[in-house]
Amino acid sequence: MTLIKKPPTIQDVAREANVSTATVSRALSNPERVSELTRERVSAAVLSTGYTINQAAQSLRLKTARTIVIAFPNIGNPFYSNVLDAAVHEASSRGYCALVANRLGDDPTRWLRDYFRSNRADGMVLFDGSLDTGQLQGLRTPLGKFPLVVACDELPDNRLHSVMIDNRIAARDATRHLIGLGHRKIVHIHSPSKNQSMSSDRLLGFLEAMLEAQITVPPGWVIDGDFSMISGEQAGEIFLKLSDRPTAAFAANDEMAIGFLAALRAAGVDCPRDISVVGFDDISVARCYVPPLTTMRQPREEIGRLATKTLLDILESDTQRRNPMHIVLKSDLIIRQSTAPLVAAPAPKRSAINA
Amino acid sequence: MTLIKKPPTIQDVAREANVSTATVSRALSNPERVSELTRERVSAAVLSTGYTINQAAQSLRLKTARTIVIAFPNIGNPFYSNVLDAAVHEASSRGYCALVANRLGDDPTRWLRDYFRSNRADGMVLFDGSLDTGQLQGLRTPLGKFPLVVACDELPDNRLHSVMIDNRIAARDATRHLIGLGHRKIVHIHSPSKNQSMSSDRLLGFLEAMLEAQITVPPGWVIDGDFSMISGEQAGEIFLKLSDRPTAAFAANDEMAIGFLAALRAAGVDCPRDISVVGFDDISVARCYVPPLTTMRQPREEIGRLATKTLLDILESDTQRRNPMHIVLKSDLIIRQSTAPLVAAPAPKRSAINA
DNA sequence: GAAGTTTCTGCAATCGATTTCATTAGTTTC
DNA sequence: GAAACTAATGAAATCGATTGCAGAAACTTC
Repeated sequence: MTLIKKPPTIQDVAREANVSTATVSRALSNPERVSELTRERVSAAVLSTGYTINQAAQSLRLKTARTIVIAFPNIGNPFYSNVLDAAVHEASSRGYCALVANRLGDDPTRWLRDYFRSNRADGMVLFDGSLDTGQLQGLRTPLGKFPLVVACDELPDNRLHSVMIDNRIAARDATRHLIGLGHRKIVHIHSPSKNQSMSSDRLLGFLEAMLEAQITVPPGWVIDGDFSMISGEQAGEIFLKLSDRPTAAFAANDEMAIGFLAALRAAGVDCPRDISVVGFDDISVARCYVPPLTTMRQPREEIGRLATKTLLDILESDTQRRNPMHIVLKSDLIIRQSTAPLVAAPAPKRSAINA
Repeated sequence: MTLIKKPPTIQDVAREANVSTATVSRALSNPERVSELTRERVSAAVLSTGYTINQAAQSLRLKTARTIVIAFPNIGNPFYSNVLDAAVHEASSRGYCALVANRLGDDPTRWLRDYFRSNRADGMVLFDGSLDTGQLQGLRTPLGKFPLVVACDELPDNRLHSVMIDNRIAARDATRHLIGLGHRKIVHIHSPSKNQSMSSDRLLGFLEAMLEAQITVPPGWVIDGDFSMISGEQAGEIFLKLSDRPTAAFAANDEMAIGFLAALRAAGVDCPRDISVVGFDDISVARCYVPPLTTMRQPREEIGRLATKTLLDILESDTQRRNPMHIVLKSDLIIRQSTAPLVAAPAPKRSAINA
C-alpha cells in the first residue's frame, strides 16, 4: 500500500524525453545549447515526472553548494534578527540557501570547523568578531579560498573583507551629543570582550569625546555589561550606588540602555528629568519606549544585505580578488526624548524639565 | 606561488594510512569494525592530511543531508528570533545544520519547492501556519516522507505533527484577567490572516471570554493589525477615535501592545490609569517596558527546542510514525503593571491609580 | 561534389563516500 | 587434522548530475 516512490532523477527525465542525461542537463542549465524541439520535450518530461535536481549530486560534481553560512554571536538579540532577515533575503533572492550558525558556548570555532571545507557551504558572513584571529587563520590557510566577510564587527585582521560602521566615531558623536546638552558627568555602559573591536571602539569613542571636552573619567564611570537587557539593569543598580551621581549615560546598545532605564525608574529616577540616556543600534522598540530613546542608529538591514551581497559577488566572480574590501557605512544619531539639556543647578528632584 | 591545494579526500587518507577507502570509511563511522591498529593508523592519517568529510558526497550516497529547514513568516520579529535561537541550538547540538527560510512576499511556497526533495534537507520545522493546506499537500504527497513539524501555529490540517500552545485558551484567560479587574469595555488588537489559526484562535478566545461575561462586542472593538509595532500604533489611533472609549485592550502580541501604548501615551492617555493592556508572548522587552507589560507568556525557547527535537526524533527513528503528534505547551499569564483594576466611576483624568 | 564549418547529441568518466560481496587469515571444535 | 567458524580487509559498484570528447547530421563555401 504505502508504495514509497523514489524521487525522480535526471535518468527518469531522460528516459521520458527519449534523450540522454547529458542532453537533459544541458537543456536545464544551458537551454541555448539544445534544439528547440529537444528543449520542449525535456521541459515536458520534467513536468510529467516531477523532477527536481538532487542538490547533493550537483554539489559533488560542481564543488559548489550555492549555500552560505551566516554566523552570529547571539541570534536571540533582536538587533541581529533584523540583520539576519536582510541577509537571508539577499541570499535567497540570488538563489542561495542560508545556513545559520549561532555561537556555541565553549568552542566558538567548532561550527566553523564543521562548515569549512565540507562542501556544505561556499562562504561565510560572520557577524561575530570575537573569534581569535589565530584560530581563524588556522582555518583559512589550509583551505585557500573559503571567502569570509566580517560584518558589524571588525576583527583585528584587516586582510578580511568587512562591512560595518565606524564604531569609534559613532560612539564619539553620541557622547558629544550628551556633552553638547551640558552634561559632564557621563557614564558609559560597556560590554568588554577580548578580540571584539566593536565594544572597545565604542569605549574608545566615548573616552575620546570626554577627553576633548577635558572631562576626567573616573573608573566608576565605565560600567560593564554584556549587551543583554538584564546586564543593563545590573548596570543600573551599580549606577545608583555611585557617589556624586552622573547626569547622563551612553550605553553600548539599546537593550542595555532599556534595562538601565528600567532599573533607574524602579528607583524613582526619571528620564529625562534626572538622567539623559543615549543608546546604540536603534532597535525597533527604541522609538516606542518610554521615553522614546535617543540612539545611534546602525543601518542594520543595510549591513546584512551588503555583507551578503559582498560575499556573493566574490563567490560569483571567478577572478579571486586580491585586496580585501572594507565598506564603512554611515550611522545616524536619532534624537528622541531620553536626552535633555542639563538643568543649570541640579536641584535635588523637584519638577520635570520638559513640559 | 598561490598553490591552491585541493582539499584532502578519503582517498588521500587511505593512501597515507596504507589501507583502502572502505577501511577508512569504516574506521570513521564504525570504529568497532576495524582492528585497533588500523583505527590508530587512520586517525593519524586523518590528522596529518587534515581531512574533513565531503558533505555533498556523503549526502548523495546516504540520501540524507543532516540538515533541516527552519521556516518563518518573519524572522525580523524578536519573538521568532528567540525561537530560532533555541531551534538552532537543538539542531546543532545533535549534529544537524539549520537552513533558515523566511517567507518571501508573493509566493510563500517558492522556497518550500526549492527545498523539498532536493536532498538539501531532511525535514522542516515550519513556524508559519499561513500556508495554504492545498499547496502543502501538493508538495507533501508526491514526496512520501519529508517530515514536517508545525510550530507556534496550527494548520487546519491535523495530519501534521505540531508543537504549540492553545491559543484560544490563552487568549480567553488573558481576557478573563481584564474582566476580573472589572473591565467590560475591552478592545482586541487582532491580526487577521487567512489560513492562520493562531490569530483567529486568539480572537476566538477573546470573544469566548466576553461572551461568558455577557458582554456584547461591537465591531469597533476588534481592531486589525499585522503583528508589527507600527500596526499597534495605528490601532492606537483608531482606538482614540472610538466613542465611549474602552478601558482595556488585549493585543494579539507584545509588539502591537507596545505600539498601541506608545500611540496612547502620545495622546496623553496613561497606562494603567486610563487603560489596562495585556500583550501576548512576553518578549524580552515586556518586562522592562514602561509600564512593565502584563502579557501571556509563550514558552518560546521550549517551542523552538521541542519542535526541532520532535523533527529530529522522527528523522532518526527508522519506523515511520503513523499518527501525528500534537504537543500542547502551557502558557502563563505574567501580571505586571500595565493592567489595573477599573476605578469605579471613571472620573475624567485626575490622579494615578497605583502609587 | 569535396572540404570545411556549425549544430546537436550521446558515451563514458568523474566528483567523494559508502557498502555489498568476496577473500584471507586466524581461531575454535570435534 | 579437517570442518566450521569469526574477524579484518579490499575490490568494485553505487548514489545523481555534469562535461570533455567524439560522432553524426546539416549546412556553407569554393
